[in-house]
Amino acid sequence: MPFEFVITTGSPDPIYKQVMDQIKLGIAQGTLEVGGQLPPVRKLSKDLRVNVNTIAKAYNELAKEGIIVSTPGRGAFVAEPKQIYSEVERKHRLNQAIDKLIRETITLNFSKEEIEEALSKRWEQAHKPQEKKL
Amino acid sequence: MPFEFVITTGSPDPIYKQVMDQIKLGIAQGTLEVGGQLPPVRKLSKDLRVNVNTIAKAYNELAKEGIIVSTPGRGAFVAEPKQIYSEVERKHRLNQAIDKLIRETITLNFSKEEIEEALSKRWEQAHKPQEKKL
Amino acid sequence: MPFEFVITTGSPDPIYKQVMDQIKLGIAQGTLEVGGQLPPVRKLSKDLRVNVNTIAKAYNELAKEGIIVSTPGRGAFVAEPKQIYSEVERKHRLNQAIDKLIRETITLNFSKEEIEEALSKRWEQAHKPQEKKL
Amino acid sequence: MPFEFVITTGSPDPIYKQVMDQIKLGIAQGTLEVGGQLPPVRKLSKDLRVNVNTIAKAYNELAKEGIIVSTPGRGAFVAEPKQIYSEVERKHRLNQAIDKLIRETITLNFSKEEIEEALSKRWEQAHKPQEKKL
DNA sequence: GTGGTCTAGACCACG
DNA sequence: GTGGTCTAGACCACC
Repeated sequence: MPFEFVITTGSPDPIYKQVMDQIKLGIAQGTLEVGGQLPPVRKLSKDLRVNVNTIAKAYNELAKEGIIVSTPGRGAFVAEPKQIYSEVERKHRLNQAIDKLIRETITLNFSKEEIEEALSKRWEQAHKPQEKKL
Repeated sequence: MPFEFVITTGSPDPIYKQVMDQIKLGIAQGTLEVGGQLPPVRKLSKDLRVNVNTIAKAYNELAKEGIIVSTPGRGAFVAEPKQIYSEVERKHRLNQAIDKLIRETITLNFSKEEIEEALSKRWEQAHKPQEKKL
Repeated sequence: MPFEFVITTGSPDPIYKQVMDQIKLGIAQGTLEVGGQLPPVRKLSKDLRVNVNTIAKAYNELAKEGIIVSTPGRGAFVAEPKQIYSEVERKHRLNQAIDKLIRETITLNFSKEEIEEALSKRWEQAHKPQEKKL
Repeated sequence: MPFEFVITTGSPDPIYKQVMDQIKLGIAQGTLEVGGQLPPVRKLSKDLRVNVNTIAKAYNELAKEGIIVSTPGRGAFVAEPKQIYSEVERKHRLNQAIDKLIRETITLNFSKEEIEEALSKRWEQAHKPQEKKL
């Protein structure tokens, strides 16, 4: 099987988004190579025990973000990385995500240094190349 | 009136959450003192031009999280800060939030340094005592 | 009724895209004002005799393109115009659309001048402000 | 071999259409002469590394549009150019295509002049006799 | 009332 | 076989 991940149902963020994020992560880690084919929607749908349309939606969104290119009849493939968002939009999105982090953790009473340290550690781990499974 | 803030229409997250966040922030910044009274739901509802139920929900959730105590007829007050999560749970939640940040921004292709810098900036901005009482 | 348009079923491009394009046009023409509310999905769904999800998809896409902002419980509204795409992406999209035009009309044997003249005429017509119906 | 072209994987439009377009273009450019023979489906299929059925479909559609004539056993040939649409139909189709261009690009906020310039450039590029035989 | 998500199942275009 | 679209109907969160 190409690559693995799990879906947490009943999570705050929707299934299709979880799928998207996992695929993005897979690409960043090199588990999914540029130009490589993604698992067919029907297969992934079965593996994750999720409706086909939900997977299709995830692929669709990823395609619109320019991260994958998917053509009917051929399959979906990891696209060449390119920047589709304007500089301000890109920074806007980063800030949005960061603000969310701050909001979510503000009541946990961590110091800025603690958060930075944790970020650093998790960052390395997320970007550490995995052994290729594809 | 104790403190002010605005609701930004056209925000991705729901109004009641914005209210919650602003109150949490107020507490973190000291604008809202421990033991101090929160504005009555009806008043806040009017000031923010938001449905009463929405404010009520926000207070309700804050009470559930132990951040405020609200007794019918008397009003809502900022609670004594107490740690409701165990040490491991606290760290776990931080890591969860950080991982989400990483997954969501991974395709924006920011360097770790850029993210740290943005985090630092947004952090200061969120925690700096507000003269303009956002 | 807020504003009107028709859906051509059995057309090469899908319904949700037709809806998107018509709304974009409405905004450009001023029929739909910035900050103004779009017809509720269920209503539009009824008016156009199209499934609710199809309309929801259109709204969803428009929201992702930053053209409208839609929040559950409140409705969908025309967003402040802003540029979310990078300069290269913006030009890329224009060129894609133009190439499609050329491809589609190449067998019709029009001269470049004829196309340019027609473009000019239709352009004026598309951007001519309509009387507001909203 | 009469003329060459490439199929770009990762394109929004289907392969068979790309083939059609390239052939139309070849005719418009004079690379393919009226009465001249098109490459046999099997050969083209091999050259482009594309399924035979896909090429067959392209030829089939072109034949339907009266652009080529293909007789089983003898091969396919570039047809005499003839105008199959009435004058009004021809203009109608042009306008349709132009309106679609306008609707699709309206939110990209290009001026009419920018679009005209881009059209001019892409037009030249499409119709300029190809030395590199795209 | 609002929009968002998910499921089920159908059909289509494409290779 | 591949992904894309549409429908029907359900449930949810939010206001």
